[in-house]
Amino acid sequence: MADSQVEGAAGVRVAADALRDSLARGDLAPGQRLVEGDLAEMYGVTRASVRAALIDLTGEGLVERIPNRGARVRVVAVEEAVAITECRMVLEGLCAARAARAATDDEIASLTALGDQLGAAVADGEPLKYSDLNRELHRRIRDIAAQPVANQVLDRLNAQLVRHQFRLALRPGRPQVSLREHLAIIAGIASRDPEAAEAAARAHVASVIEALRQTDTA
Amino acid sequence: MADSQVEGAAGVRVAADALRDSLARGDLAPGQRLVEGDLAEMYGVTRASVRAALIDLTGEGLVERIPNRGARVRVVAVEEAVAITECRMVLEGLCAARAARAATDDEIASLTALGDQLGAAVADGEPLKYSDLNRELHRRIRDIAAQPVANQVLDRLNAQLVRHQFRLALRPGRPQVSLREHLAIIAGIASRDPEAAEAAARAHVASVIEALRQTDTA
DNA sequence: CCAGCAGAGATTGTCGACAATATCGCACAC
DNA sequence: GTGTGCGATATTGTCGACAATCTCTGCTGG
Repeated sequence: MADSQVEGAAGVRVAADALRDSLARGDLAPGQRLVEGDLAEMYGVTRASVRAALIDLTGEGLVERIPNRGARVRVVAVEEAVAITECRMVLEGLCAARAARAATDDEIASLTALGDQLGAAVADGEPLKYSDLNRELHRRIRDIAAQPVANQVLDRLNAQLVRHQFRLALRPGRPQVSLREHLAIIAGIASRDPEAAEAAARAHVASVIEALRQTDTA
Repeated sequence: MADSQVEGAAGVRVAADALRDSLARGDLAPGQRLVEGDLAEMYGVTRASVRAALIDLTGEGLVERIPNRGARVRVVAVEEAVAITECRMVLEGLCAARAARAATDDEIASLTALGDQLGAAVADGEPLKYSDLNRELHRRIRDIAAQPVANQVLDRLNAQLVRHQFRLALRPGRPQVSLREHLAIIAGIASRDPEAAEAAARAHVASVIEALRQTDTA
């Protein structure tokens, strides 16, 4: 979505990318005020550029803008994170089903290999590597599904969850549960069974919702 | 999403609302160029306001903006309309399932009454009234589902489909098919059967996809 | 006759300054 | 001591002008 190759300054792009990065990395605390003037000086662009970038990010649901009162980092309550993940559930289900229909032999082989790597990462107790492979798997499935609209919506939704995903990643025992679910999704796609793939994907995200709810009290 | 109560001028709001209206009513042809200066003069606001509004609408997927080359009304090909509707399918399914869980007796009675009205509209051959009731039904279900994220995403997706929905509404024989599907959704919710409601909602939107594909050649 | 190039016009991107609005602290009245 | 109104400050919204970029037209050369 965000074009990458930039040669000229393109103030608004600089500001938007910098902000997006800061948000994705969690450098900015949720609820923190985003003062146009400060950001402009910080990133070396004009206020107009920062302004445009903020409007842009507001559209992506990353920042909240109140008229005449400025912008702040949008804070997503656990409750809303659950709602977002519910939507992810059905959309990832859609992608899994489509992937089961569209996958080539090569792609299935690649997914299966990825599943093996996932298993190895869990066995070796490498949660960080597992997390990376996890993302890779989801991305791969969505690529195979070739559903640009669903992909775009999922990107938007995921971007709003960075903070919660972070908290989720370090829950002990989670990888073991997650692994089984992931393998089920891969199996569904590999056997070209759209309904099984969709059901597995939904079951997986449903378990994420359950875990999310538990972080509420934890 | 768009705040409604406005008293002052608030240039950007004026511009954004005016543009949104024009797009929703189909006054602007798809692909038409949107020149900032012209729009500014047309709506009596400054170019900066128009600019902000255009960035806003770009985020909503209504306008396409190419750096240094300006904005134009986004044209959604039938192919993309199908992709959008696929996403609608699973999201409306989610809402229907949630509605089946959450509906109160009063809400079910209200839905049933709406179903009767729909049947009457078809029997009387009033496609316009049917279309209105149709929208009302979908809105009502989403209200009951109380899933703000899904609602927001659906609003965005629907806004991108105005042109295609228009073409779809006047297909002869469509109301008869559509009515049965709608009644099935209502029945699923009324019997508080989430799976039936979801299946019915998905079947309904799936038939919309089918109809959409046929307009491609028609 | 067609390809390539240069210039003019149009349009977007950027900038700095000004106006409008909200927030906060303080004095004052009760 | 508490609540209310006023003024100072900070921040956003708006404006007009300038710079950068793109598009289109017409000309030149092969």
